[in-house]
Amino acid sequence: MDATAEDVTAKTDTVVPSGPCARWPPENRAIIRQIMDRAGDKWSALVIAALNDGALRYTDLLRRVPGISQRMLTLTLRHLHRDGLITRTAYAEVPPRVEYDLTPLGGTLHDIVVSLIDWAGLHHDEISRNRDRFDAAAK
Amino acid sequence: MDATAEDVTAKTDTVVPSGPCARWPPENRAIIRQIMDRAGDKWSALVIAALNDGALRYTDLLRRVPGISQRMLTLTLRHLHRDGLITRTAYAEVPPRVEYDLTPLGGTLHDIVVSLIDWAGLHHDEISRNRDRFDAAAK
DNA sequence: CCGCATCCTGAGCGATACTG
DNA sequence: CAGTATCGCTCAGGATGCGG
Repeated sequence: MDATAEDVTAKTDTVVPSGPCARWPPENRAIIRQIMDRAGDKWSALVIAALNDGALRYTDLLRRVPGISQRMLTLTLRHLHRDGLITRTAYAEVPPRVEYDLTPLGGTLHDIVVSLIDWAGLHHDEISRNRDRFDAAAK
Repeated sequence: MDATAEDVTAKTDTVVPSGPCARWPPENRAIIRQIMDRAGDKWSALVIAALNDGALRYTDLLRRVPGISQRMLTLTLRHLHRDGLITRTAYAEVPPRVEYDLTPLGGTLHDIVVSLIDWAGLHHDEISRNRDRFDAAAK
């Protein structure tokens, strides 16, 4: 991952006169790209959104995020933990118990992610109609 | 794509007692998933963000979204157009000219996407530190 | 109960070359 | 200028089984 990050930095060092990325210097573009990819990847948003009412255990998350596999939940949690967006607390009990919760930083992302999910829920019917109309017109 | 969508619908038809997706009936989950994937895919957010100050031509977008390839710009624009998030206007001139702009619906997503990009820009340094700390502690 | 390791498939994406 | 067509690859992500 580190090697690719450096490559990206080298490649995106082109002149960008304007646009949404022009606000930041070139060396930050790769990092912002990475964060965008992380925030927008298939599961992070839903996991963050699932933590809106307090800490949850691994198995609870597995249930509350429909369709996620064990593997992807584990990976997503580790990434979010690494970025400091969630905390991981393991209790030395039998059976073992691990709880995940949002950090303050994760909470700020949480709000944005929830608004995105709400947006999808609000407009999915309109978008479906648009798609049908587009596909019909394409024929 | 259609076949997989139906499969997903069938598979996600399980009971989800709570969580961020519980607000909507099961048959909408697949559609919301698709919209989330679209909104969070590698380029859509940046293309939408690039359209903040009015219509842009194909080549302008190619310049303003650093790193995007012709192929991915074409595909992204077509998807966004199909979903009714952007308009496509072709002028019968020589040389040809095509302009893309946000629809009102796209504008509502634009605001969310911009806040996400701003979030990434605001917190990238903090996240980088978190990653370094995490990686150091892992050793 | 929690979660890591392995294998495997295919969608996503980039590079390149070509058209109207 | 604004795309389309094709090739090739990387890697996300699902399935399964094992280990603490």
